[in-house]
Amino acid sequence: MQYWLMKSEPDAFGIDELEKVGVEPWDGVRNYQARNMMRDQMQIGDGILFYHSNCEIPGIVGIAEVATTGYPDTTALNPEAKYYDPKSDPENPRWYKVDVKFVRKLKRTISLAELKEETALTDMPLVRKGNRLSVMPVSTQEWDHILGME
DNA sequence: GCCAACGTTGGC
DNA sequence: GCCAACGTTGGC
Repeated sequence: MQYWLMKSEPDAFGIDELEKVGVEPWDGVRNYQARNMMRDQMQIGDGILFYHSNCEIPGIVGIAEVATTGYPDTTALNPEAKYYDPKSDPENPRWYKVDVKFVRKLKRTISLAELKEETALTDMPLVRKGNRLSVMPVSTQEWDHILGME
């Protein structure tokens, strides 16, 4: 059992959409570090902090959980798809995804600004300058600390 | 909209 | 294998 944080732009897919659909394939990730975590490490039932990026108040807005282990992201093979990758080979898929299941919304947004002020969280890649990872591991201590701020 | 930081690409 | 150029992310 592991914890994760996953970023999404609410304009593209936010916590409200996830609540509506219940389960959503987390496709379109085109970053090797993030892919490796989804393909190799994520287990069904792992907890996810759902983070809104690129919006008015960036921050953690909800909780989800991993609903499948990693499987090939076939949007990479579809020339019509937004995240089509001509270099991905159907025989040896380059990109992977997991399905993500809605658990609950937080009572309030825990903003990035607040998270940055927490000395307990300074090791999180999220609060470091220039970090661009869209999927990152969260320690049990960090998970508990963050939910304690709700 | 700006721009710093970063990952990826491709020439050499 | 280096590294400059480029595209993207994402906070502000």
